[in-house]
Amino acid sequence: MKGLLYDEASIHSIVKYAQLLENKSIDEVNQNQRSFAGMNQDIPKTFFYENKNNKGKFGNYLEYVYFGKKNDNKSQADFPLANLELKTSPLKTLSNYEVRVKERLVLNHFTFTDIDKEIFESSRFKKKNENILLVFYHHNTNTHAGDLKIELADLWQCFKEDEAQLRADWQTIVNKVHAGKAHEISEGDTLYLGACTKGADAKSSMQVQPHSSIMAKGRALCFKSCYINHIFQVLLQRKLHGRNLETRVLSENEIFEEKINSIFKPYLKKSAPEICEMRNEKYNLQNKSRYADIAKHIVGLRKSEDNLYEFNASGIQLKTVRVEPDGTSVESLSFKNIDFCEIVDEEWEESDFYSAITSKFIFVLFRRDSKDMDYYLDRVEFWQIPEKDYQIFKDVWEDTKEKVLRGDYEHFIKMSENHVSHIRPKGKNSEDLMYTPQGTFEKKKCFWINQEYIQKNVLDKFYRYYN
DNA sequence: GCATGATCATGC
DNA sequence: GCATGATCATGC
Repeated sequence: MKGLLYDEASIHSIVKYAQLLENKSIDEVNQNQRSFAGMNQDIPKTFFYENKNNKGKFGNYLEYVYFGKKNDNKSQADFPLANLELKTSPLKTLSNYEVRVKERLVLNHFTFTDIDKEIFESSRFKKKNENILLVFYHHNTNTHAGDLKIELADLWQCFKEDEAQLRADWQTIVNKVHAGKAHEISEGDTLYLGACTKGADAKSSMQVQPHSSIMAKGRALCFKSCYINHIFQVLLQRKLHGRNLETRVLSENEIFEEKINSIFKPYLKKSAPEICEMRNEKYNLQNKSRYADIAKHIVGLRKSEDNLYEFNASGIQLKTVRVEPDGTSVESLSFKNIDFCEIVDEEWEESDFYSAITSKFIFVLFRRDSKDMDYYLDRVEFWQIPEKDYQIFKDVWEDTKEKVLRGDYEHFIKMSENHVSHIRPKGKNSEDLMYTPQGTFEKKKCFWINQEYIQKNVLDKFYRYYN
């Protein structure tokens, strides 16, 4: 057998070989290789039968045809001699031509019994994912795997970049198992690393857990969609600009929550106008997002939220709420506008709204003690939506998608229809329109979380203990 | 009084 | 010009 076209024991060599694929397809590059030494020539027919449901199609083809590997058991690294793991990640292009990672990156499955006994430093997760060769390709269900265009191939050493947060996330997941709460694990518990459910049928994937008799959904560790998308953006920036364009909030070993709390500390109990005076910023009563702007500026989000590493990597949602003297709030919580053309092609778990509700929230609570006083910065609280409520958000999203597909823009779910989420306009004015798949224009709208839901799940915890 | 629809400043 | 993160206004 002739030698491979790369050195199996060298990360550098394997990555270089993978990078020949950039801006090309696998078949294009293979045709141009003068020698095809050591590669698998006898490509199994299954690679050529297009199967829309075969998510691993591209990955298998890449491994077998381009790297010349058998698709054998997955317990060891894909390139064991180099301790390198190969992962493929599909991209999608949004209607504004922005390229984004399509979905979360699933890493290893785990059982609660096994992970219960692990410690982070020697965990399977840590060992297996130290060096990941990421191959980002443009997803297209109707195209043969060998013809899909590769955008970027590069090495991601997640523990060199983000060890502290990944350790904290891993520990959060494992702590729930220790506490006999594996059935309460939620993707929103963590920032970068997530524990996602796997298997189309939740019932068949139910598992035992070591510290409780309650069965829990089987889980796999994953890079949450915001994190894998962020990795793609960072690698792309480094390739195009040779450096990072984002600023990190955290220095080594700092914990996100603690850091955020300490950033806000000097402003606690100060009124909004006082904070603006302290910071030498203007306080404009006409500005409807004046409290949000204060919070944004304090954490350093000056531009359009794209300048801070940890915020992009986690998709964390910074939200301000005004709390009245009786501990209630008035308004619901809005999210990004719905792109009507986008939503009809999306799956729930790949949507912006899913990403938002499975990310953590930082609630910056401004309170006033009487109706004629200014609001002051009272508390900063981290929170996430419990997984038991995901279903209703999904129902609202699916209902909206279905109505957009039908061209019905008049009967989206209203606040009175459930206790959790609704659709409402959000534009400059009623003439502010958005293009639709039907080729018409409709008023801009977005998903909202009901005031009542925020009241019960967030505010009542801090302001209405006795109710 | 509350649900729903309308609208505002800001920062790119 | 447009997206964002909200708050305001009104009508039942």
